[in-house]
Amino acid sequence: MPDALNPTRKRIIDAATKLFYAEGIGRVSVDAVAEKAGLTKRTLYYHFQSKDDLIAAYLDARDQPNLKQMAGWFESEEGGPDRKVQAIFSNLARVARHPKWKGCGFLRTAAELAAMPGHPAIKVGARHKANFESWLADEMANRGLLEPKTLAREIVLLMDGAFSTMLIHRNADYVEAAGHAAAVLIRSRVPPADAAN
Amino acid sequence: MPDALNPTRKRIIDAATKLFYAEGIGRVSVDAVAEKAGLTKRTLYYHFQSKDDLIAAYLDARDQPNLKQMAGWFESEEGGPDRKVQAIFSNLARVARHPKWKGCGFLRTAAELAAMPGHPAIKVGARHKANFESWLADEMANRGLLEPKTLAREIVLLMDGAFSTMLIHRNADYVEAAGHAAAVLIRSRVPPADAAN
DNA sequence: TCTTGTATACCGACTAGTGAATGTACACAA
DNA sequence: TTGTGTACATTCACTAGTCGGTATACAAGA
Repeated sequence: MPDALNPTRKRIIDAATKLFYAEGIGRVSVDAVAEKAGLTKRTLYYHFQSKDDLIAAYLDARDQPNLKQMAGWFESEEGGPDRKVQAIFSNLARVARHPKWKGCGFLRTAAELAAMPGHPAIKVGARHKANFESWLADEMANRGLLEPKTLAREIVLLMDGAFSTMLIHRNADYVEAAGHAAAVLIRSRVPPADAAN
Repeated sequence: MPDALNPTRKRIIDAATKLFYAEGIGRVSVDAVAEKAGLTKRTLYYHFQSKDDLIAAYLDARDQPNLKQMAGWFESEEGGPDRKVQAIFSNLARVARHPKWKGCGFLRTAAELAAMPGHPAIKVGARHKANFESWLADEMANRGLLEPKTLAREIVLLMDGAFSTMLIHRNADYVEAAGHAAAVLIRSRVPPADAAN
């Protein structure tokens, strides 16, 4: 049983990532992933139990890099939390304009697997989204904003809405509009200044 | 060439609607749709040029009923626009709790076809979403709210975010949270009372 | 006789997954 | 140094079935 850090396993996941994200999990055959990885399907099935297992592994491998990218955009922006969050949306709008952008891999996979709510890949996606929401809530709380959990959830809703809307309209204005709304909601949670101090 | 109101064509679309929504367009074969409609695949191909054509027809048939349902929920609720919009979200949360609920058919189809941005079904979906946004903007404007178009777009973003998030977490709390945020954004657009009148 | 609609039967390509054999690296013994 | 056992890793060839789409025939109504 090869471990999670096995280099061949990694090569397969890299190939799967490119193909699944570009074409969608249902439109990519296991043969195609194996060929992209430069090995045979039988070898792929040595490293993964099934296609479903491979799909879950593909999303699991995206979890941390994705969170790091969001956090990087947040931290790189100067200013208050409203500007920092809006910077995430602006960066998303920028990358979403690229023709290779095909939405959020987690959400698209959940949409493709909507008929199988217990699918392991959906659980991985749910955990990723929960991680992001939790990170966001912590950032909001650390900056003293009111109702940090509610606020984080609202931002998540706007962001996932931006992903979906962008996918159907292919118009990045929706992403910017979501960022603006998020900034407004954040500013509404700035605690009143205490003149006594 | 059969017309759009042809009863056989309607039977096929009804069958396609049930299957495509329940399983996803990629997981349903043309054979399965034909069988559900009680006819052969060859007959289906007499009425529709291709599976892609059938997918677009399926979404097109959902456009008006979907808008009418939203408008019905909006109109049935007593109170101001904030309460009326929140009622849409509450009704969505209610139906989304049903195990047969599988998200928004338009968004799910767009996610499945993300690799084909020009696909006719995506254009149909984009038009439907634009229709909804436009209706919402009119309702907001008719009630004298400020920035009705921006407001409508923000509500749409929250709603599509609710659809996506619900699909991955299967937790209707997200839909209610989106409804609450929408109500807050609406109230922030109530024009200041003019004491002089 | 021409048009509309339906059915049977089929095509070639592709699908996820597997059986059986082969190759390879390394440990350990002679 | 050489031989051998073993577990890991990989390949080829295959199964059994599904896919979207079509060639052909036929039946009924105008």
